[in-house]
Amino acid sequence: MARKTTPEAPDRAPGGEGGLALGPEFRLTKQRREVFEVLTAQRDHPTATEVFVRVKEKVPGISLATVYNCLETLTHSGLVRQVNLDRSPSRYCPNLDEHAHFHCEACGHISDIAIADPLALDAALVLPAGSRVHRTDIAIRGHCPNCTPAAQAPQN
Amino acid sequence: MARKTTPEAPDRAPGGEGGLALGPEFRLTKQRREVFEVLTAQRDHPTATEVFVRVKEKVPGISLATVYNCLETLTHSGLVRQVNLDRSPSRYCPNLDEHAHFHCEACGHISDIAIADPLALDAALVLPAGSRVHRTDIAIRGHCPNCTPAAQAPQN
DNA sequence: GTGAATGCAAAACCTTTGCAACTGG
DNA sequence: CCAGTTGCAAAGGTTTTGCATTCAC
Repeated sequence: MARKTTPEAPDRAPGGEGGLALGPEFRLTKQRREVFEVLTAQRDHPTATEVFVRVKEKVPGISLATVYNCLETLTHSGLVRQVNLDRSPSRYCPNLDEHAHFHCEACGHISDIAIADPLALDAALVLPAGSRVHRTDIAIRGHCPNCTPAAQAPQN
Repeated sequence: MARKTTPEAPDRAPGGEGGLALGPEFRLTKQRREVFEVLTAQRDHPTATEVFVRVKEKVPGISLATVYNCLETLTHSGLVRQVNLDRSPSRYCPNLDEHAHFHCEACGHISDIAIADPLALDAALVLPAGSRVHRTDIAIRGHCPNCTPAAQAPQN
């Protein structure tokens, strides 16, 4: 996950419905607004194609290329995180808090995992002396509680 | 990284040069041996194409598709780990120990990061109760010591 | 008004697949 | 011997790009 909320990221939506605060260098188009709206309305880590399908209901003329463009803009603006799990299609996540992702191998569901102790996390790694960390991505694969037979589940 | 060395993974090369212990279900072909040899000779996380180029010096007739096949076989045999960083081409790593990867944004170099304390790492995450973890992938982006000006480097 | 963003189609890119020929055990 | 593997070429799926049109500011 992002080591911290990126400093360049504008604050979140101070304004009304769907309030999207892109940087001043970015135009607020209907397409960008709807792409962002889709991501925040249902925080289920959709792929670009899934976003495309959902946005088309509001903006029928939108093209997939534009969805990719919007997602890239939002990512670079720091409003959205691109989530890459292995080589599957990228997914997008409006949760800017430092967090990991849990990918259930059984049902495919992807959920956010909070980082309880970021310092402990760094401490658990043997980073080369003198290196600087910009971002840490953590992806966990396994079975989510719904897909884990109770008998097998560890008691945690 | 892999939570642990996969149980199915055969032991590493007990025999002489290039000793490759695939499962009994896999044939030991010249191509597979050389692909594995390339990975262990220079543990620099090459892409499939880079492996292809290196193996071609020993096996001129090899095709890229075969390199992909071999890498998949080796990965499934548990002898090699596929490393995916963002959406860049997959890289391959013969280090089966539990470890993370550091990707330098300046020089592009990818290095292995040891996990000092796997338990502390799990403890730092808020995993859903009743879930089972099969694998944890950790990728760190930043500047490696060589690419970090001394003035900026934290004193760790 | 004007430069940036869109939409479309085509390309690029990494990876997988189908199939005939070959080969390791 | 013969199923598994190779090599080739072609397809696949995701993402990017070129360019004319449209639009936000």
